[in-house]
Amino acid sequence: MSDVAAAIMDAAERRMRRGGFNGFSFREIAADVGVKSSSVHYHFPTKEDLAAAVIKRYTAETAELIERELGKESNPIKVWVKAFRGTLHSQDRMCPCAVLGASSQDLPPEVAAEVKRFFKMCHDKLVEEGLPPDEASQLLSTITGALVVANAVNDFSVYDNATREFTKSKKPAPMKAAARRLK
Amino acid sequence: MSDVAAAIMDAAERRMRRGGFNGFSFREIAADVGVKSSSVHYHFPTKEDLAAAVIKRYTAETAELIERELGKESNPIKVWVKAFRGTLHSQDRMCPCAVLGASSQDLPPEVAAEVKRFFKMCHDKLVEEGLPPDEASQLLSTITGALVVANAVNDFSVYDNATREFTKSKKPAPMKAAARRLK
DNA sequence: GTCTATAATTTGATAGAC
DNA sequence: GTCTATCAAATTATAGAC
Repeated sequence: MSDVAAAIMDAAERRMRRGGFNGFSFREIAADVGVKSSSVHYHFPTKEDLAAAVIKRYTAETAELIERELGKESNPIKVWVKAFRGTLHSQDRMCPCAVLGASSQDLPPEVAAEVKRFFKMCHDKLVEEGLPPDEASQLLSTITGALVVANAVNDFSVYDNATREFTKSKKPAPMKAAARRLK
Repeated sequence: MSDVAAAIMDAAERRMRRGGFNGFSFREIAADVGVKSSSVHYHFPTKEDLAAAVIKRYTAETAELIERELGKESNPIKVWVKAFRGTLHSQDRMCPCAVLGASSQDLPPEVAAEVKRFFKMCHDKLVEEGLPPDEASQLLSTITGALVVANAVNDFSVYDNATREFTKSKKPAPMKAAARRLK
């Protein structure tokens, strides 16, 4: 992938994190990158293509981040809480899948499919780490919702308050996950 | 408020639940109601006015619903889980504040303020019902996120799975709340 | 690969008749 | 209160020169 294409995806991701699919335009992206909107269309023919590519990349990056952190911290719950917390470092760093997922019924098919894949990947990995399916759904919902509520009230400490119970490490890391990482 | 104004708000709310603030237009609302877009502007001068009025009404209706249900079910946690679940009865019934809250940084000021008020109202009531502040944040985050995730994967059973632990009634209703309702 | 130019449509909003 | 008519701007997308 060319540097320009990557820069376009970076700019699109930044704006999608704030306003979702309808929260950015080709002209804005072009201005961010320093090209013309027709050049953006050259790399990504339609808006649907661009948004889907951004979410696909985000999903892969998230999966890699999780794998990396699992090497340092044995409790998978803490890893996920911290990973989602990382999306809140600045005001325009919402998880793009939380933003798009909230209006999923209104998204172009390819984009909705990528967002769906993101959440399925998260749930699959949590189960793989040893969490029962319902517990995985609960954790995923809590950290996603904590992002939304914290964003809405513009107070990011809400995220920490909402997830505090998970990070108390009242329970050890599930056996299965620990065993898997030790090979 | 006139019948037309109410019908406009109904149509706007229905579309906002799907696509958020940028997910509807004055012309669409007008067509839904059976008037012209200039008539919509007569009742709500700007789009910001309309969206803010919709959220303000939604917040009041939610507060009333909660109060009503607390008279039937003594466990406030179950009441809130059920109330948010009710927004998922059909595909275009997301909680509008979950949708707008996810892109709160990109909303007109008045709309963002109303969404903020909604979540503060929820948290305030939960604390009033006897939940510790952190637990209130956790519950609110979980049910909000469960809506988002269920919407994104287009499988509403995710909501029930994610909130199951809350509805097990492993703990009795907080004393304070029970006492309050008994006057 | 990037540009200029433009098509075709939609948007929020206003003026003024009735 | 609702309408017709319209404006000014923005939108996604394409054609074709370089």
